[in-house]
Amino acid sequence: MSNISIYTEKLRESGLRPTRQRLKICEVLFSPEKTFHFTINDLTKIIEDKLSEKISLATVYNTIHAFKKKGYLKEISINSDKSYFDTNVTEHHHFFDEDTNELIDCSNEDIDSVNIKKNITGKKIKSVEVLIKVASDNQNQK
Amino acid sequence: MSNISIYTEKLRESGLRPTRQRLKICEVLFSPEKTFHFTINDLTKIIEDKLSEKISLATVYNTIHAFKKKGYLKEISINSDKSYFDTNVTEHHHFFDEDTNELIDCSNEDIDSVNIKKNITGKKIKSVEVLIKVASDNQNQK
DNA sequence: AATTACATTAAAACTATTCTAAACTGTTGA
DNA sequence: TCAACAGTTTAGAATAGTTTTAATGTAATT
Repeated sequence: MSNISIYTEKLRESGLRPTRQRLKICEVLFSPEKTFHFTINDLTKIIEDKLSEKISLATVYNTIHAFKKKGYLKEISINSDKSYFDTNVTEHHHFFDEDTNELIDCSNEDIDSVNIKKNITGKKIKSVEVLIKVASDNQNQK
Repeated sequence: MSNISIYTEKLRESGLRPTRQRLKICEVLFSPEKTFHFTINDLTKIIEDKLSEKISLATVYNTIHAFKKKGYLKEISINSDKSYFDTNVTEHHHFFDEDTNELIDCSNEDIDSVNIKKNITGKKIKSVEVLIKVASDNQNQK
């Protein structure tokens, strides 16, 4: 709750004005002790339901993009119907549960570092991430 | 060109009627000696430009989904604004060039098998794929 | 307090994709 | 061979997620 001054500082440092809307979004995203995944729709719902706050959808999009650009959020691609974001911005891996469409973090310790023998000339590796798709055993193929 | 009878057979085997449209799409997708990546838009353009054929967009979508369901195509998620498909349906990895938005195949031989120490109870691993993002050295962060 | 640049907003626009319902076509079997 | 049926194609409408627009509001600076 009293994180507000921290967020205000954080925003100002990165050249973003600490508006009421941005501070609210910071609270939702960065107050929980655990990192989590969300869609814009999820976030909008949380803001409306839990905070009974009304933030315009466009503002939510603007803010999320601004935060992503500043490196406070990461975008994850698992399927293409909508964008997923992650408050865990460290390089890490994911399990994707095909039964429930749930995304589960997988820390770097849970996977031995990936050894890549090929490289693209003139290009530098920016990130290496593993996506492990899982489903229950008695599953007919999708 | 005379692959048509092969495609006809392939389609029939999987319970899909070998229509003129589907055979054309098979030709575009499965005749090239190399596998490749494409979007629905790419495919539509190829059909219109190179084959000067007019196939309804809905049919292209229907067909691609049918082919995916039958395992003739694979969907890849790199970004969420559109769907990418791959004619290489084997489990394999990708380089993604952030400068050009290009997707480059990375065979299993180019990456040592990934060792996963964690597992999700009651779930079985269906696939393990690595996405390596690359960009030119002198790149300011996106 | 006035100014200015940055933010928010509702609504319109846009893009990728799916749905609809009518017309069409491959297949089957008489 | 042809009728009948089920599967397929089609244009256009509908939908969903996201971006743009342009007007209004607000934080920071003077």
